[in-house]
Amino acid sequence: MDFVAIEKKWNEKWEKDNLYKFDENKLDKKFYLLEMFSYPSAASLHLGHWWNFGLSDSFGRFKRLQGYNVFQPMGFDAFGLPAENYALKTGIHPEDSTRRNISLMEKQLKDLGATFNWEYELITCDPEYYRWTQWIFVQLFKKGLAYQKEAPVNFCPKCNTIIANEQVVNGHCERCESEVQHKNMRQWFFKITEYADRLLSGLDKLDWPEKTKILQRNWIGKSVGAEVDFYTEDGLKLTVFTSRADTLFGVSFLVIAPENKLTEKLIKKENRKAVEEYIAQAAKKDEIERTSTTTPKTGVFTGSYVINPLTNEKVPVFVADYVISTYATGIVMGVGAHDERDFDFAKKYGLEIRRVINDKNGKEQPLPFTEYGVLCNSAEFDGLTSAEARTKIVEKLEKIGKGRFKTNYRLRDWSVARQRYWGCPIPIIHCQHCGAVPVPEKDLPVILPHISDYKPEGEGPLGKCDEFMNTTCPVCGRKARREADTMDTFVDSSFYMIRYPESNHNNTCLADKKHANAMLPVDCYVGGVEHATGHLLYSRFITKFLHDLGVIDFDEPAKRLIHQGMILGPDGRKMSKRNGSKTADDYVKEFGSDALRLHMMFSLKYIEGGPWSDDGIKHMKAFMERIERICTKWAGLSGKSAPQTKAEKDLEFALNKALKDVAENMESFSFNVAVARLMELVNAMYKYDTIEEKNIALCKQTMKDLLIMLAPMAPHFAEEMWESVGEKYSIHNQRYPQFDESKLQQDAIEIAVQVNSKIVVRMDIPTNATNEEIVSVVKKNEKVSAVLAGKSVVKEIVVPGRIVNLIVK
RNA sequence: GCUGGUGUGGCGGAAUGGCAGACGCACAGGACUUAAAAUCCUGAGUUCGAAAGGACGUGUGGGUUCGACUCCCACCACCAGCACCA
Repeated sequence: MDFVAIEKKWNEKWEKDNLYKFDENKLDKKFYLLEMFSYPSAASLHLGHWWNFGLSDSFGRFKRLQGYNVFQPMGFDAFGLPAENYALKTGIHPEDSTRRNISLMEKQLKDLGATFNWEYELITCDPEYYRWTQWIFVQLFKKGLAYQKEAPVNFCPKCNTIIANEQVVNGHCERCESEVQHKNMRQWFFKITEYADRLLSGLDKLDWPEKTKILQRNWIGKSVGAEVDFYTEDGLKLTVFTSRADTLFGVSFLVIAPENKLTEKLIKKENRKAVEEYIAQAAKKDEIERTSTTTPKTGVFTGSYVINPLTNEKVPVFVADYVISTYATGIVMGVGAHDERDFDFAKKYGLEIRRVINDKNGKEQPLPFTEYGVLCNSAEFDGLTSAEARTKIVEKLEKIGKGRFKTNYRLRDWSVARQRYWGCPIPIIHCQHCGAVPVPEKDLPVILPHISDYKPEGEGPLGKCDEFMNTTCPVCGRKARREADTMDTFVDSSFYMIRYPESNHNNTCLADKKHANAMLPVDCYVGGVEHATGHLLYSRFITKFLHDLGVIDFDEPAKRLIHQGMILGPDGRKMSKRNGSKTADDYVKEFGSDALRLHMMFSLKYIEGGPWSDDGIKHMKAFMERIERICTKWAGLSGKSAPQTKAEKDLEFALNKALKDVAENMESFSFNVAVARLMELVNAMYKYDTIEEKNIALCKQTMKDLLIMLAPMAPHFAEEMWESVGEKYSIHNQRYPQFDESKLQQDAIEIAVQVNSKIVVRMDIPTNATNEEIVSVVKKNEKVSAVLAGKSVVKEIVVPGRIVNLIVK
């Protein structure tokens, strides 16, 4: 069969017939399947795209066969740095290269033969799309959840922009790998921390991989504890956060971060020189050096002392760069007796350690976890568990106004401004009289101007375009300037799944509430695990926000989440141009897209991925040809059906087993097993084919069902065969057949016979035999009776259809 | 360091606590062919044995169980995430 030719033929016909059109009138059976959209790149589709889009499409096709009205939209995450960097290199405007890449990619995605609903296509750089990106910004701003503050930011000197914490990898820019600098700049943030608790609790009800939930939980990093106020002699308040208030009795020093605003006020005259030197040195260190667990902890005494509110003891205050200024209060209490870090620090600077224990080598160690809380010499707290002591201590502090219960999160607010051109403009107008004012909704979208000088110079390039920048204040009408920064592309992608169903509706709202509620959340979202603490967290946040606004009734974007594994180069490393000798296109030309798809499904686990190998791709072609031969032969059969035979029952069994298992394995994305089950069925068909007189009705039924099961995996080939065996177009509109439980019951089944759990013999036992009958038959077996000779059976264990185990003495 | 995950033939990988290695690749043998390819059939965990048959086998060591790849404990290796979060 000429696979390439039939693929072309059917792709054209399917497109002409709009075969996979989403039916807006059947929303009760809708199934929203979404594959994370991609960045429009200039390179042609690589194997990874096929792996992601092609295989999740097979899942969608399977759901279609099950009778679902599958909604599988496709679009492009079109703003972002690559287009801009490419533009700086080549002089081609980002808009032009992006548009060109999109049309190239659309064509190739169509060649996949996937069932995408192109009429709902979204492109994030279209004004009609980013109108809503801006609308969301304005709503966040109005609720106080989008705000500006001077903050230390990660600045990439090469990309010339601020980047999010999530985009910093080991202190380096995720994209260009240059070392990230830390600057204080006035920045736009989204207050995602406001939703920290709900982002955490919402995870429980989601059908998401446990791994991803853990990643998000750790990222949010909830820590329940208390704040405790320590005062200096001068009356300066230093508030610390601790999750172990029960160790307050053991505090022997306080440590403050160098960047903390209060630090300066703590430095005494005679300590000034040493402290300033220390701070200057700390400022030079990069993030890795400061936050590595292996870096020895250093600090310097400020000269100030504070009073422990519980014991009234006087303890010294140190500055140390291991304290993170942005977490909690940026001040930590040191308890040498309890914490290994504090223990080392106390040793180093000769500070008090209340109590130590000796480990098995006689070395001094801080107290183990279980002995927390034992240090107080106060009858009031004696005998309590550490948890009880914690509560009681904080309650006492609350009474005297020097402490309170407090929960902190590791999660920081989302830094969303970028000093780059190719992004969604921030819809804010800065007025000297009115401050930062949101652009009125009727004036959205704020169109990104088509400018030629988009070179980044540390400030938004839009700032150089007066036509864009100069405007009037919507509140007072005086002259004002627009915000020059654009938004992080993760803002664009944080709500696209909500926008898709509306994208071809001419509505004037982000989402028609009734329609959105019927279409969403996404039933199955497929994408890489690398987005666990980025996109997947942001989109949950924005969904919750839109829910609170009343735009939608659901508050999670996707019910079920599947991560594909990554497909690696043959050397086991990340796929690159260097190690991928052939492109997807080469394989399609040589073997056809169905063979490529089948090979990908069969040769690796979808959830785990692994190194790409093309060994066996030609056998997928052979597998299809094997199906073609048997189907062509069986389609031509005619005459009388043969009577019931064992062989016929075997074939019926094989068919129904396949129907059952293929469905189960497709549902769980175990594509490799699903294909294996089909191969078993084909093997069974060949076995049955050796019989002279066949049950023709059964042959034809088996053949048809086989092709339907194959349709999601090899859509073009299955359609071609469907036609050639004389069935009506299209196979993709058929229903996945139900399996017949009764056909899975065999008359006799082979069981293993064990004596003392050791297999002695295997024998066929009638399925309907009782346990007693089975045991009696088994005991009569020659080999079994030989082993049993002279011994008495003390116990008989019968697992029907599986095993008989005779325990003897 | 902490938190997860993974560990099964030469390879990709199967296996609701019940016959480990399904299905396939690579390999070997056979049929067809002048021959090759394709196709069809057969074999194959390792090891001892001519064979019948035996022993050992799911990272290592224990445990629970009539029975463990599967459950529990400890350890080892690799991978990923977080990386002084008080």
